[in-house]
Amino acid sequence: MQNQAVNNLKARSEQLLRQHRLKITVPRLSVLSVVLEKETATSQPELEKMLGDTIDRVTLYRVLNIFEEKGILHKILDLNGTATYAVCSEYCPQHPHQEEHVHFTCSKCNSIYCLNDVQIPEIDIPKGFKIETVGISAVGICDKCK
Amino acid sequence: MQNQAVNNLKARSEQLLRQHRLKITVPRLSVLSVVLEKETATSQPELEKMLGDTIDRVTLYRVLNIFEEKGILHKILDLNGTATYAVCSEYCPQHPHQEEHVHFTCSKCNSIYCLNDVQIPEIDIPKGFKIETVGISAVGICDKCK
DNA sequence: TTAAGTGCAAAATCTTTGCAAATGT
DNA sequence: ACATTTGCAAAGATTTTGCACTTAA
Repeated sequence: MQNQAVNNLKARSEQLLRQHRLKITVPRLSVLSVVLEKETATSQPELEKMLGDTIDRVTLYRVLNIFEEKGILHKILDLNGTATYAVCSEYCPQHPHQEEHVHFTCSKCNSIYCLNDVQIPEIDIPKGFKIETVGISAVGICDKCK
Repeated sequence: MQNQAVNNLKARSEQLLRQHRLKITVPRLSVLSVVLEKETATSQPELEKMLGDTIDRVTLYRVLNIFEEKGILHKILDLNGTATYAVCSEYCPQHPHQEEHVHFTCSKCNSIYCLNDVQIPEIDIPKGFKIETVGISAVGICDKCK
């Protein structure tokens, strides 16, 4: 039921914070509660709207930054360059951590999905270039919009 | 010789503007002259530095926007989300035009290369998703930095 | 001549910084 | 008790808007 779900969310959030040796604070828990319960990545403006007055805008910046540094969330830039955030899959190394998976952006609803299961193909790069990481961003229509 | 090169650049710029039914103006030519002669994408701040006082910052915004709309330049976000611009390959459709090629960002010098010759592989996307375009962004060390 | 483009001033946003007060451990 | 984290105020940066002047065609 509802209450159980909320508890799980809170427990999971606290666990994440503890795992990364961060203090458990109200703003951090609020951010995690939003990001954890969504299937798609959450943009910073969206977070601001959802959390409203309960959290200062500056604090949000700081919380997101530290979550990214610690490898709790990863930042994805949407088509407009707006930062969006999604939970890192397990064992995401600390910053800098490129997300080695495909991002799918729906051109209708703008949602960004992290497709962890899609295989990233090999890319042949010319001559002198040496690849460290590859990011793939697909744009199209998502499940829900069609 | 130098002069010939500059003339070619100017001729090419004017041709581009004419092709897209844009008036040939000083600011537009300056922007094109910078972007056309570079092998890598040029960031907006870089353009500001290079063009300095010769062009108003607001004009630069407007020139870049219209170039993007018309399909003369395409916008690539670098690792920090800063807009960078590169010439579109021939017959780039008008906006919105995803760049169907691989971008390579050098993590040392931050240069962005458009690798027009690299084949974009097929990606299998789950169930309900329908792909329109795929963008690939490789990060590593470029030719010149190693 | 006149529609399009530019420059300037100013507003609106977005992001960062410094510091005192509050909070978690 | 003490180091961290937060909120607020304020600075800095980026982006947009409005409008009168200039320019290309």
